[in-house]
Amino acid sequence: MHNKPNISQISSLIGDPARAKMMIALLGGKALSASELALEANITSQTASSHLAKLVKGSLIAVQKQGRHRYFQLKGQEVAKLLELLLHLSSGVEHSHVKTGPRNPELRTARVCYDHLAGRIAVQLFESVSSNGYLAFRDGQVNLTAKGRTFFENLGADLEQMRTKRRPLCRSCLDWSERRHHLAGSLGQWILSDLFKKRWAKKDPDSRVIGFTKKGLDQFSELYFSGI
Amino acid sequence: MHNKPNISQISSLIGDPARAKMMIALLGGKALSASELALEANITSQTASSHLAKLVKGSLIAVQKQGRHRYFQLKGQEVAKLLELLLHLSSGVEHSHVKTGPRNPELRTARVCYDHLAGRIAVQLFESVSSNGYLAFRDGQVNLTAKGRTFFENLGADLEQMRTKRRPLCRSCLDWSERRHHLAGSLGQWILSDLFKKRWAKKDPDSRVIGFTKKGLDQFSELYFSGI
DNA sequence: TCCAAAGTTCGGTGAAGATCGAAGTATAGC
DNA sequence: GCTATACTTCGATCTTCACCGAACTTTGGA
Repeated sequence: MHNKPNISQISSLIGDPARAKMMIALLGGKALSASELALEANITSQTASSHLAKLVKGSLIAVQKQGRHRYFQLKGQEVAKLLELLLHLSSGVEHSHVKTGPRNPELRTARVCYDHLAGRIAVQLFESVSSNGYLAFRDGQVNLTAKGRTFFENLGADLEQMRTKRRPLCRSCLDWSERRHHLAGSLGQWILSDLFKKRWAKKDPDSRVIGFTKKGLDQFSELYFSGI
Repeated sequence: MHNKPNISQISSLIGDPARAKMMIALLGGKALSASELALEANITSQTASSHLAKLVKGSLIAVQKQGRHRYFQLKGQEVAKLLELLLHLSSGVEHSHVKTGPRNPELRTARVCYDHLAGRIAVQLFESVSSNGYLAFRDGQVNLTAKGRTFFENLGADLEQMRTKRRPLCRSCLDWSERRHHLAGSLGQWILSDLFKKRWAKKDPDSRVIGFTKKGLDQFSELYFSGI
């Protein structure tokens, strides 16, 4: 295609203040959605869409589609290096390091993502039940194994009823604070509601933060993380 | 002054094609004059002047005034690093390494600079007569020593007559292909004319190239470089 | 089927800035 | 003094592009 993109083309991509803000927000390595990046740059989603298309075309960022979201991240380590160097040149040594993902540490730990659990704990959960052999993650598809079916049915999950819904039982969701997958789908929803039902945690009414009780977190870890 | 220059400001400086061409031309480390840079970028000198002012203000290049010329070079190694990285990102691995200074190798070796000798040989000459103790180079001023006066008068130079002219006897001139100094002034002029008089070299009528004869170069080296 | 949310495309506006002609300043050497 | 060269400044033009409103597409979930 563009066999010899001039260095001025690349530079002018970062040369726009809005695009620069987006790139810096992505410098943390976390994938961010289009609307989050629009918010970060203080522009409307239309403008952001145009900017993001240019950055993708210029191979500075990569996009990963997930449902109705599009998550963006920097394309490779060298782009990050370029940004670091520019930051260095900008302010002497002022590496103002980048608020990416949720600014709130509580949000990073555990939060609602639509109707399921997200954040550090959710990522840990996903990897735990995967390594336990409850989930099979292949080709972007997540499937419950026979072993996993038994496990969750013993916990009281009505898998048959979930299966009747159009919504998939298991789905992976890219976690934007951890940049790794967590579990979505009906089962993901059930796990979260089960958390509330057991009173291990409850949702903060004014935010998406999910606060675990001390005892609840212990039992949650015992239940899901013990087998690692 | 500009306490926090955004990275987009720096990037947009390189984001202009004309400025990018100039920067790349400077990547070789050699200082180039404003008009040479204008030629490199295929723009008029007015436009180049505007661009160069912006690059200087943005601390990407430094300027060194010399008579009616202004020589520019990259400001520091980090700017060069930035350009290298951009080049790398531009074309995969296409480090198209930069034609700086005279494209013609003969021009790099020896050429006319106004009325005196420039190029690799001229730089070598300057350093040779300096280390021989013929010239004293201090605070940007070049002066002929007593030893040097004897040396050149023995060669037939009429230093007294040169001193009567308004033009300084010795002056250093930044060599744009070697980025080091060579000798200008009346003495520099005399050396060149003496070269022609002795038939050690002659100027190509269609360019600024000075072509040494094989024998002439030997005798020139014997005369000026032997004491090193 | 219907709605809401995420994102894109299109069209028009407005501002930034690259470019050059013309005129002005500074320097070198006569 | 003069002339030529190197470079800058001013002014006008013209292109590019960021921005947003409005309408459209896609997806998720009831």
